[in-house]
Amino acid sequence: MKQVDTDDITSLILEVFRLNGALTAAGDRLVGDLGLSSARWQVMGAVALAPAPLTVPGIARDMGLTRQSVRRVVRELVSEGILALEPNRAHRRSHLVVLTRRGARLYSEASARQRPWAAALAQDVPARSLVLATNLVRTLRERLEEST
Amino acid sequence: MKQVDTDDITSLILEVFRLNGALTAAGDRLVGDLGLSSARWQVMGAVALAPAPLTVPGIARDMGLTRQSVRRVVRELVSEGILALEPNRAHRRSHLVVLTRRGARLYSEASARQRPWAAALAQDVPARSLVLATNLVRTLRERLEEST
DNA sequence: TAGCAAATGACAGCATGCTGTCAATTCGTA
DNA sequence: TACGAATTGACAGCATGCTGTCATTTGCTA
Repeated sequence: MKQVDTDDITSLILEVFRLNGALTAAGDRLVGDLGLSSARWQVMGAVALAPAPLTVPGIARDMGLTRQSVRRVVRELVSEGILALEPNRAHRRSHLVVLTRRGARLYSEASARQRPWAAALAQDVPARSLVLATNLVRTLRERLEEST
Repeated sequence: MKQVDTDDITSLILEVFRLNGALTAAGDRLVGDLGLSSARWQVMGAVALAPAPLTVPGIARDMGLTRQSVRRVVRELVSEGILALEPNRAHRRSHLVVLTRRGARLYSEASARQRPWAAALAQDVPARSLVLATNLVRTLRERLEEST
């Protein structure tokens, strides 16, 4: 029987809202004792995984956030010695963001915790299902960003 | 070719973060001129679609948020004449939240806008794909909430 | 029925993300 | 090369969601 109140796309939207909240909370719990959070961890991930050092607006573009949101997190992490700013030959004011040695250690530890956590979360879910869902979510997100 | 940096479940997680942001922004744009927002609209939806009137903690449970987050939005909407609080026979302090006539009108207008918007967003996506993705997202969310 | 645990409202404070504004810098193009 | 548009950092303020705390009310159970 079909739902009367919400159609298929609306159901997906509401579930995405709830999963987002649950993921953020779980991430906060997973790395909270390291002095990290979901938001900090994600910024560090963008820095750690980029093929070349990024600027603050570059991180924001990578994450789909505004440069101002990223800016505040980056400044906090810099003030705590987790990230550092390096001169940028391509731009006098916009520095490159890199992990300090301490930041790299913390990110390693977070990654080590994330691997078994993610494996447990996805247990018994076929990889193909994950990929299909990811592609659908990406398609919807791209459509929304186009219409901006 | 497989990604080297992130596995399938991590890719899905990152896309869910981005879709969440894009959906919230799109919702804000869609109903902003009505004096609404994604958050306000969702609370009104929980109230409008509930089979029986809900309390603030009831709305929070329905949405997967804390009662304190919902409480502030509800108080704002009450102060603006969009929601109203009614006596609750089952609990002296915890009132029932209902839409005012004005709130119902606004919710109608928001729904009228949402229908074509949602249809366009899901255009050419098979209903079956939406349902499969929704079920997967729900499964992941439930696993995360269990482990709390 | 008495008492204790859970639920609830209220208040306070914090984290995360957004917008708007302004000056400095960079970049494309005429 | 010079000018105008786009990018960027900085500052300010707001919306949304969270946690912690405390008193009140409910509800379960011994």
